[in-house]
Amino acid sequence: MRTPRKHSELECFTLGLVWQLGPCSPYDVRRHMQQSPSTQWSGSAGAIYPLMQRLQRRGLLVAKSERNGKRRRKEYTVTSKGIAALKEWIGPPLSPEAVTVSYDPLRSRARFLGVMTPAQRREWVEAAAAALQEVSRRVESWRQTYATGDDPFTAAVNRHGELDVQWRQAWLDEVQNSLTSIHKE
Amino acid sequence: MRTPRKHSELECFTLGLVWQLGPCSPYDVRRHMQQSPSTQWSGSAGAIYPLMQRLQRRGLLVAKSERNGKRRRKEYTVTSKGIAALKEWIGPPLSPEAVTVSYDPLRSRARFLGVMTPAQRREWVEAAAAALQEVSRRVESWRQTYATGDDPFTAAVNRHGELDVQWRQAWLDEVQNSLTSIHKE
DNA sequence: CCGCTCATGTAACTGGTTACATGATTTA
DNA sequence: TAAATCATGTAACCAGTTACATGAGCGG
Repeated sequence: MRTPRKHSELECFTLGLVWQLGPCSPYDVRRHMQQSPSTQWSGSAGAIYPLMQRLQRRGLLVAKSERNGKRRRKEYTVTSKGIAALKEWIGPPLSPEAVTVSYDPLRSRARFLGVMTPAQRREWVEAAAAALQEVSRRVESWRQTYATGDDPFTAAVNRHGELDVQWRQAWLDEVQNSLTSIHKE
Repeated sequence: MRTPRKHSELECFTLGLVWQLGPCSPYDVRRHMQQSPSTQWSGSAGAIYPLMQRLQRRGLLVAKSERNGKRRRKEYTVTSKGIAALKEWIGPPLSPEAVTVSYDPLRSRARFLGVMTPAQRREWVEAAAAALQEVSRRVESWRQTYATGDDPFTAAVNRHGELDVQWRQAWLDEVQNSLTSIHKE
């Protein structure tokens, strides 16, 4: 008896995107990922094209090649088996890798600020604050292109992005304060 | 002229850990990662042992094999070149992959809640809230084992974990409210 | 006509995962 | 003494990255 196949985070996320966008091409998926304010999904061709072929082989997607004039276009659609896989990924139950603190590259770096000189630490915090400003702008422009109102869950994701930036800014402020409190070195 | 070698996130994080823990073995690094409340770094043997050998070949770590009785122990130490690499990774300038919203597997899943029935959505939100409770407990026990006071940056990381869970709980509450507002389906 | 974007892919590489192997030491 | 943990690794696999190739359509 075959144990049910496991799919990667990227695979399941892609599955979800195809479901959400409706029939779409790997190119559409890639563009969507690249425009997102998250660097998590690079959307590189070498990742997405083979991935969607894999999902097709597993019966989670079906492809239909069209041809407007001489331009070919391959559209994938989620099958009912694909829907089931998507639901299983979302949970409940939540898979262990979903039960975690979120991954923040700024936190990873802040952990080792002790290796820097006090001046460098202050510079780093400033740079990090600027980076969050930049992210904030990206989230905002993303929110505008994908005008909420579509569905409440897209709105929830946008809201998550907003809150995420705000919270991390507040955290950075705390870090900055803890720096000045030891500023006599 | 060789362009300066790039290192992966895991490589740099490991470098930082070795710097922070002082001379230590791959086993120590693995244990540290596995006990962390984050699932980001699995700390699998097949990842860490070759990785630290790589860092040694690149001159960022030096190894010293000891032998207490019959038990062998290999200890790595960060070189000055390793310190430089660590500082470069931390920044500034922050590398592009650090300038991003944080990665939250709950957000990734919430995006596609539209595929579920209203009842399933409510179950999911409950499960997610429970998951965050679980994470909160893990963060707390982590905080206790790595008693802050060591350095302010460890404290900052612990604080980040605390805030992270709180913020996401607040976000989940919002999601839940947006569900009930459409509960007539 | 040149360059840009659209669009689909492949090839080579490599970092990380899972699983296994080995042996010493501690604990029930 | 059997099982669990400490401790070090290797081998096979595979997903994702970078870089390249190809060709259609479009704007200046």
